[in-house]
Amino acid sequence: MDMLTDMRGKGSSGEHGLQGQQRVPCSSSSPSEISSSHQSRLLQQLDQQRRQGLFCDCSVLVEGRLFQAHRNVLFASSGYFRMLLSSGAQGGGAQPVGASFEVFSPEIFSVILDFVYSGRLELRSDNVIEVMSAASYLQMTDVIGYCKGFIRSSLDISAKDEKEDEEQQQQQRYPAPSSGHTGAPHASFSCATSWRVQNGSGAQPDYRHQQQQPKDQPPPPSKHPLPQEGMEFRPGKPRSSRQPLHTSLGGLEGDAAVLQFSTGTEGDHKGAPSASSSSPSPSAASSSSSSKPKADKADELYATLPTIVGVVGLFNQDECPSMRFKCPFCTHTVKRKADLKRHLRCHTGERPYPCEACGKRFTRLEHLRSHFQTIHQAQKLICRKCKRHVTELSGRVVCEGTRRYRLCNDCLLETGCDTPGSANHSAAEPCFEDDEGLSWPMTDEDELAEDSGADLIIQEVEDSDEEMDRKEVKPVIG
DNA sequence: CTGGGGAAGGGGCCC
DNA sequence: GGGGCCCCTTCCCCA
Repeated sequence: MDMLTDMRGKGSSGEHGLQGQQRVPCSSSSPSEISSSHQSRLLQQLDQQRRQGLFCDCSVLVEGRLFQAHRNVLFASSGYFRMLLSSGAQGGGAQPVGASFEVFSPEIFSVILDFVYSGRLELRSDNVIEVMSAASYLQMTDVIGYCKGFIRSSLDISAKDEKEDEEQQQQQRYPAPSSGHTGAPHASFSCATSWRVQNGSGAQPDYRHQQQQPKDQPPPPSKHPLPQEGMEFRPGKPRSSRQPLHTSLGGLEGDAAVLQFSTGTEGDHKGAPSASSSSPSPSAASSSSSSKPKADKADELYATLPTIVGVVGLFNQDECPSMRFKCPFCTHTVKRKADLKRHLRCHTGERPYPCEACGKRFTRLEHLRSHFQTIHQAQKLICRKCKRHVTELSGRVVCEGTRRYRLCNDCLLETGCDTPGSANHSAAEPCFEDDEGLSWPMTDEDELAEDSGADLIIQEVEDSDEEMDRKEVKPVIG
């Protein structure tokens, strides 16, 4: 219903074809009920008109399949169409307009169009990724939010199932007293279950609270820790320059290029944008699409993504169109698939590189290496206290927990730590000598790294939910 | 409360 | 495509 509100707010000309509809004063119902039922009826009317092809003034071509729709409705529900139709409206906009997509399949667009006209989103495990990708492309934040909620719920329930399995196994081994909490059965659904997300008040889950974004604004460009709970949420600054510039239109005035995208299933134009402008065609690069519902690993996600292609359409003659890979979860685009894979980790929360010394985990090997060298190896030849440059002779490495840093001899004397390794940890703490003859306090974490001494051991581990729970993570900051 | 510095995280790009 | 380097931004801690 926001859409209708939006349409009113935009002062749209509103050729809805609702002939005979009149405002009828009704004293028996509350204003909100009237409004709700009116909006519902209006939406039904529009949907009916769309299905009958009545008053449709916009054609959308998706991989050869034609969809009829109303310009006003598309304008009100999609940032993409808003941008597209705004530019068209300036030139008059009386004649029918059209848009062509090959970024997503007709089936996916049909799901989205049904949502636009009915408020019901048919999400399934086998289409959620593609729907989200398409919604991201079309800048429909509501749909993205629903998809995220769907994925999150899938993972929550999977995690709960796993946890329950574990608990059951533990109970079999260590039967709990019957007085304890029995654990209320939770609603569970299979990943193959089809979801219907009601856009509005209803019994279905509403995930809009997870994606509260002002209308008419693109989704935040970064850091949506999608599927996993407990990841830190760091909204990035909006970067309008990273918004994909979509162009595509027939019947629209202007010099915009027509871009076509492929889902990768059709080899003819696989990933290669065909532009009506004289822009060169970048080499095709795309992966095949086969959606999987559980996308908690960057690799998995990456492998299951629909072809993430996009072309940043450039109208500036000085610049050449460049092939970009678009993240399905945000507006970020990258030049290389490998970079996209790396980027996806910031959405999945996957941290495959744990530090052997402190257990902290990192998304990238280089970050782990940098962390280890800085924190645990005290590689910086700088006195931490006075910031002066120190050498092996003029300074010593001291340790504080698993942290190590250097102090110059003067600062060592000031702090009363004239022997390396004795600073800031009590004599009662067990220590061990490393290869450099430095004493380390022995902790559980250090025991893990004892075999390796101070050497960095790169260990790629499974980033399971269990481990995510074990490690210290910061709560999601909505 | 504020500013500075260190650590972490992410992007671009080269090898 | 992976590894790595560089750069920049953000976060966090501390004085």
